[in-house]
This record gives sequence, structure tokens and C-alpha cells, in this order.
Amino acid sequence: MFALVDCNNFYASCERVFQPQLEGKPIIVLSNNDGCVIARSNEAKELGFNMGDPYFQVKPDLAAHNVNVFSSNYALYGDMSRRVMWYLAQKAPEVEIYSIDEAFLDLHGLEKYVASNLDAFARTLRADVKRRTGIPTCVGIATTKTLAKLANRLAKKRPELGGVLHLDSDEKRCWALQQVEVGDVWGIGRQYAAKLAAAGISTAADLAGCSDAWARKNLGGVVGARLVQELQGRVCHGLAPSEDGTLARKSISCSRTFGQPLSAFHEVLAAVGTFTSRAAEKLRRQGDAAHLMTVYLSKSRYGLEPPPYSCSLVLTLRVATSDTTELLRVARLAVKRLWQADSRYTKAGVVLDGLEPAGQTQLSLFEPAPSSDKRNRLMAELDAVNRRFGKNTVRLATTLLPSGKTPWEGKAQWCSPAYTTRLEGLMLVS
DNA sequence: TCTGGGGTCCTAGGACCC
DNA sequence: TCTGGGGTCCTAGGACCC
Repeated sequence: MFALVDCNNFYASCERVFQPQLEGKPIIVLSNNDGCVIARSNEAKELGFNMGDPYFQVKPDLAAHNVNVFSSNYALYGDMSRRVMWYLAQKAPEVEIYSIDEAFLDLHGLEKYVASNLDAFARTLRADVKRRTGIPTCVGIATTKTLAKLANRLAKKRPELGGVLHLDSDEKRCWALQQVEVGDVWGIGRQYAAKLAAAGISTAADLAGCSDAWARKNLGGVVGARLVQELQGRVCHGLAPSEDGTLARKSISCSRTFGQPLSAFHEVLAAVGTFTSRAAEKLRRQGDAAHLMTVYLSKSRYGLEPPPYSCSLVLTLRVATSDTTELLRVARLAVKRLWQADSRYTKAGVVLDGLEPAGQTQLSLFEPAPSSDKRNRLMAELDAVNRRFGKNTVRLATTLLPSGKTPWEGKAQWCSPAYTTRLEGLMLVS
């Protein structure tokens, strides 16, 4: 048995924990640059606001409906997520943190202790997470991850279920499949939904009735075949936990839409340098080194200019590295080669790929290692200082402008305090 | 004026090798 | 007219997720 625990409207719920007067009121959370809507409370959903709505377009409507607007506060959401996940890890033998607000629990073996009463287990879990963190959740339980997802969805949509749905019989499974539209099944996106509609398949139950061959042909090969099998109750996806519940990433990226279009080489270079530093930090935290680095520069796709909107360059590092200075050297080369004068760049990004554990790097026979032990110690010190005194306390010159400005950073006009991770953000009670 | 930032997996097709 | 076959590796691109 798998359980999927999913936080309800997670970002909005995080804001509510510290501003309980917002309970029952509409909330939306904006993307990095206050660019578009990325999260909504139920009340905001009912008012018709959608994911991805550009803020500048819906601003008047938001004001008209007294919607509470927040810039995204990842320091807060990340910390609240850690608290929820830590608690779940105490309650189940194995946990896979699937995203910032969802986790799969492996309940195999647990059945013995809680007998057939996984329902009660789930209800207690929900109540405890709420009491300890303030975050509301829903729980779906079933024999496969895909069915657990589906059960979770129904638990969320049907208040009469009390936030928990356990598909503990074939009748219940069939009933649940009939309640869910095919486009709402985990793994069915817009393209596939359209294809399925054209084939007369409208519910999850219809999809579960498809043949293996048909699914394989029309839904991306083996991926589609597995999806259908999971709906039928045949397990194709196990839990993918790691020691601390976090997954080791196979690629690491850092990208941002700029606060304003940039046309000066040194400004874009400083932005790419900043993103490179961030990505390298993440890479070292994971204990890996990278063989491949992709750098891309993008222009607005909403203006008058024709495509392509983005150009990218993949660079191979002869020796895998996690050394910021080495990666910055390569990033600078990439920006130089990609650069087109008179362009208005609106976004840039860095992707590190081809990861391998640091230290196991195969040194080529005739090349001296560019990252000496000394360099590695320097990076470790850098990370330690920044962990202790805050991000960017120490940084490399390539990531700075002489003016001290950071024009690539967007506005975050409506950001709540970092209540749980910064002293200044602590609430005062008087 | 203003439109997110991460990730995953799979397939097809070309280059290359024997 | 008539063009080997099988394997591996790599990359680009497409679909999906939150």
C-alpha cells in the first residue's frame, strides 16, 4: 500500500499559518518576479483566477475581489515543507519526498500494526500534521502510486470524505476511476487529454480499460503502458527514497527571468555568473561534480521579435568539477559565444548535467586536475561562511557589477517575512 | 512597462563500430 | 531497380510533473 500525503494549497496555507485572519479569504501567490500567479487558495480558485495568469493582467480583478496577494517566499515554504516531511518520516518506515508539498509513504509492513485500519492511521496523521505545523493535508491510499494520487485528488475534492480516501476494495477502485476525468489522471497532460478525448476516452475508468498495445502506441510508449497498468492496480512504480528522504538530482539548474530586459554584456554576464554560483553550491551540497554545462539566454516571446527566443550552448568539461571558479570561467566563454549585440535579454539560465560523485573523478592521464585540493578546500570554506552568515556573504567578482546593483533581480513587492528562518522575521507578541 | 523555476523519463535517429 | 546486420552511444525533442 502507498499513501500520498499532499498539502492543500501549500503556499497559501503557509501564509495563513502566520496570518490566521486570512482563513477563508482568497489568497494568491506570485512567481519569482511577481510575474504570474503560481498558487491559489480555494477561494481564489472559485473566483476564477488561474495558474499562470500574468499578474499585470489580473491585477484589477484581484483588487476588485479583495484578493490577498503574496510574492513567493521560498525561505518560508521550504522550511515549512521540511517540518511536514520530518514529521511524516517519523510515522512511516519509508518516505519519498515527491515535491515541496507532497510525499509518498510506503505502508507495506505497517498494515500489520494498524491492522485493516489504515483509514484511522491516515486521519491521525492529518490531524497531527495540522496541529504541529498548521498545514492542512489530504491523504489517498491505494495499491499503486497512480491510484494513491487519484484517491488523494478525490479526498481533496469531496469534503464528505474528511480528507482521506482509502481504496481498499476493487469496488472502491472502480468507483473512484469513474469519478475522475481522464485529464486529471497523474501522467495525462494537455496533449494526451486531447488525444484521448478524440478517441472517446473521457474518464479514468475508460483509460483503465485500454489495451496495453493501445496505450503503448498512443501515450508515449512504455510510459503510457505503465500508467494504464497502475490504474488497473498493477504496481509499476516503487518508492524512490534516499537516506534523508531527498532525491539526488540528475541535473541541477538555476535560471531567472530578469527584473528588466538587459542589453549590456557585463550585466548579463554578472547574472549568468550569479546563477552559476548558485548551481555550483547546490551541486556541492549534493556531493557531485558536473561534466556538462548548458548556458542559455532568452528574449521575450511576447514582443514583436520573431523566434527563436532562446539560444543555448552545451560545454563539456574534460574533468568533472564543482569548483565555482572553473564553472564561472566556462560560463563566461558561453556567454561570449552566445552574445548578440542589440538584443534585449529577458532571462538566462545555467544547467549542470552529467553528474558524478565528487572525488571519484576520472583524471585523464595527461591533464593536470584543474581543481586541486586547495581549490576544494576553498569551496568548502566558501559554503561554510555563506551557510553561517547568509547567502552571498562571500561571492566571486564575476557575479557582481561595479555599481553594486543587481538588475537581474526582480521585484518581490508582496513578500511576507521569513517567519521561521530569520531573526528579523520572528513574530512579536505583545 | 509587466508573462516562473525547477525537475523527470522516454523515443527516435544519427554516428560510429565490428 | 537490386545497398548487411546488430550493437552502443549520444543528442534533440517531446511529453509529463509540481
